[in-house]
Amino acid sequence: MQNAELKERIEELKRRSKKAGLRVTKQRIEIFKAVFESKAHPDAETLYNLIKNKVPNVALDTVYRTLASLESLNMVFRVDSLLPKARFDADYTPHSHFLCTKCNEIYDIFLTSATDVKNEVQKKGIGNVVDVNIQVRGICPKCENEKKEKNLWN
Amino acid sequence: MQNAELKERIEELKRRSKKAGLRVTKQRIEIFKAVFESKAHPDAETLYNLIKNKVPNVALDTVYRTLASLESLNMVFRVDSLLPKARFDADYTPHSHFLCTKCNEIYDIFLTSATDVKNEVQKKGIGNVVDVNIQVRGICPKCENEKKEKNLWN
DNA sequence: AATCTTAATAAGAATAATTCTTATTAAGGA
DNA sequence: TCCTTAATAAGAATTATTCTTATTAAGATT
Repeated sequence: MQNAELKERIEELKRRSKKAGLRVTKQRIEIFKAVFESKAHPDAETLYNLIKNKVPNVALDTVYRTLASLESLNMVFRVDSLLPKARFDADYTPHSHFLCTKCNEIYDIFLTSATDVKNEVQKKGIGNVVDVNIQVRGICPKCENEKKEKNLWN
Repeated sequence: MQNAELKERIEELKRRSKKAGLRVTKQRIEIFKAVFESKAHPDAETLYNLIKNKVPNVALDTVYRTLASLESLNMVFRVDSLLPKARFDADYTPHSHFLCTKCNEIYDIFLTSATDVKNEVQKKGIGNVVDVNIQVRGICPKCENEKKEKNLWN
């Protein structure tokens, strides 16, 4: 059974929707699936294009509204990127992001030191922590290699 | 001498401008000063209002362009916030941010664990790190207290 | 100090991302 | 099956930011 996790997450989406008095529509399911299945932290427009064939007359506005409601249910998360378009993630396991400043790709990274950060903030009593967010900006190995290859010809 | 640091930073701005072939205009100086003097990580419009009296006919567009050029000189930095307006900072000492999700204020915080994060990413060879960015989201003490005071009357 | 080159500016138009308005549709409870 | 109302599609509107163009003014050269 390949998509056991997706199935379970959709069940969770249904439970949370019911609890919050939100309705489960075809649009919401398809948009959630598209976020879940993409590993590229897609933006709203990308999701819109991904689901167009499954939900023919869907409006881009619906994608935005749906992402907002999925966010309020903590089923999708907005990724800090400093890029003009907001990008989204359905992975609730605590993790950080590596942003390549060359290709704008966002990679998931898992850092044990993230826990140290949370602990330090809480210990120092800076505020009531809701979540800790770490992004690392740099050049990804893929772009680094392309740069090297190019240099061979220059 | 109260503003020795500001003075020195403006000298640095002039040196870097010359090196980069950029001109030092009254607008650039005033905008830099305003970012430097504000501890609130202001957005472009706030800066525009702050300098209006000193540079009467300044255009909002100039603020945006100037922030971009100061950014290219590494004299100001864009703060990740997930808020619609970009916010800026002139503090180059490595530090992180605490964002209050209630009042949207951004506080500077200094975390020793930030170094651990950088070390971990570098050791794992995830990519060529340019900078590490940590934000903590939560409720600041001020908003936490207001909440408590309100509850007394409910 | 006067001249010259061109980067930077002001003004306002344009663009891009996101949100709002409204009439219509369809969840899902009764 | 009916009914209430949340969610949708369509397109207009809004918000933040960037672009276009004629003008101004750094600052290098004389």
